Amino acid sequence: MTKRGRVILHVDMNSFYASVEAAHDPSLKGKPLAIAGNPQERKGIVVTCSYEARAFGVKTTMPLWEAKKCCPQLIVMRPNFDRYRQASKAMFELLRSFTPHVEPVSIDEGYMDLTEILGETSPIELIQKIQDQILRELDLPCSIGVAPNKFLAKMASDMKKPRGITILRKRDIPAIMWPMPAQAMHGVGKKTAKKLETIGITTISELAHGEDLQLKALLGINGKRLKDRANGIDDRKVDPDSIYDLKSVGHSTTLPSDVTNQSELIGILHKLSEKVSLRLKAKSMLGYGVSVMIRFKDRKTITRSIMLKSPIASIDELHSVAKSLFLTHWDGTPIRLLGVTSQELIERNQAVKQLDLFNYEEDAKHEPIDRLLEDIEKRYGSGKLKRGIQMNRKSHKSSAQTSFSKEFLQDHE
DNA sequence: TCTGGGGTCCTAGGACCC
DNA sequence: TCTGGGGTCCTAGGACCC
Repeated sequence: MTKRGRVILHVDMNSFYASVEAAHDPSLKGKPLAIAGNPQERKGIVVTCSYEARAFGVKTTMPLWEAKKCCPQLIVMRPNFDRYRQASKAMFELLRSFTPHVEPVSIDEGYMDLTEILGETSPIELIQKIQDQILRELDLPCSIGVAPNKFLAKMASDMKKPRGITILRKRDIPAIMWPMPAQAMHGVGKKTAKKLETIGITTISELAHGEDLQLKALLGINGKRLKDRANGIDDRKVDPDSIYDLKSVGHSTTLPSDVTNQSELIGILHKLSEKVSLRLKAKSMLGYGVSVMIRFKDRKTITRSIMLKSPIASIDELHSVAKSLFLTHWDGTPIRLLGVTSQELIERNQAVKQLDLFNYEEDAKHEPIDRLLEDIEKRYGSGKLKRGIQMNRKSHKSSAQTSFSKEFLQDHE
């Protein structure tokens, strides 16, 4: 008897934010609903919309004014992220009641590996049960893809929306997946599709039969990977622990209008640093890397980052580094968006162990914050940077006595 | 009347070391 | 009397996804 391959599910919630709102307020059901930011704050784009709204041509990332042009009766709501996180948690708990082999990939989708719990039985009844239970208990619709690996399961869940169940077997690939445009593949976006076109590849079939060397020259190692996927090859495991190795934590904000005032910008960096710090601390993590994102008036965006000798997580440290990076690279022109990200993360207890390996005496001589500012100084040399660093030192010291936000405002007038 | 915010992974070039 | 080659670290940016 031949052993059956894996049975992998991709569970994809349908228009998740909109569905959560409709579950919370059933009077919204059946109506064209969009979740969007505030246009007054230049955040007026559609984040998610109901299928009723999609029928009018409303799409994700569409500016709100355009969405209303498509659908004048569109109901618009601001996002309630806490509500979505709560619904997401309930959804994954429900999935885990079937098997521990559940890997969340985002707030509204995840993979399951049913191979073990199924044995030789057919998956369809169980899958139907999962879908029904999510709908009955949480009042939320989802589409489920079933396949021998993650990639095919993901492709399958996309094929019937909303509320579909799609089984994609290896032998179905030529008839079902190959005729699709290359860009329909998860992992092939606009740019890659355009590149593929230059070597005459427009369908998944053509990608599946592409020339190895040509694909490598065009896309690097991604070329081989995409060709494998097009042939239905994907060995990635379903990893329930993947959510625990977080790589970065960041916050960014588009400003209601462009800002040129330095103290105001530094105040915004402080707020962002505070959010990042709170989340790092909630996860008991520290970061070696800090990066600042700056989007200018013309939407040109740059990032500037630095690696520190010791990891940090406090507001003051994050803010100091972010401020130094910012002041070093900002040319004084109007700014549309600012972001602060902590990366190269490490767990707090691990960080303590690492510190023990270094010379303790030497470390104790310096305040951590002074040391990391020295890092920046060394990296960029003196010159125009010097001013930023000295301002940092000053604001750091004074922040010990009075409120930090008042201090930097004074320091940077 | 334009175009959010949260991430991951990959590439490329320079510095530096052996 | 002319400049190897591999490896690693760091930084910046791009592509993609939800």
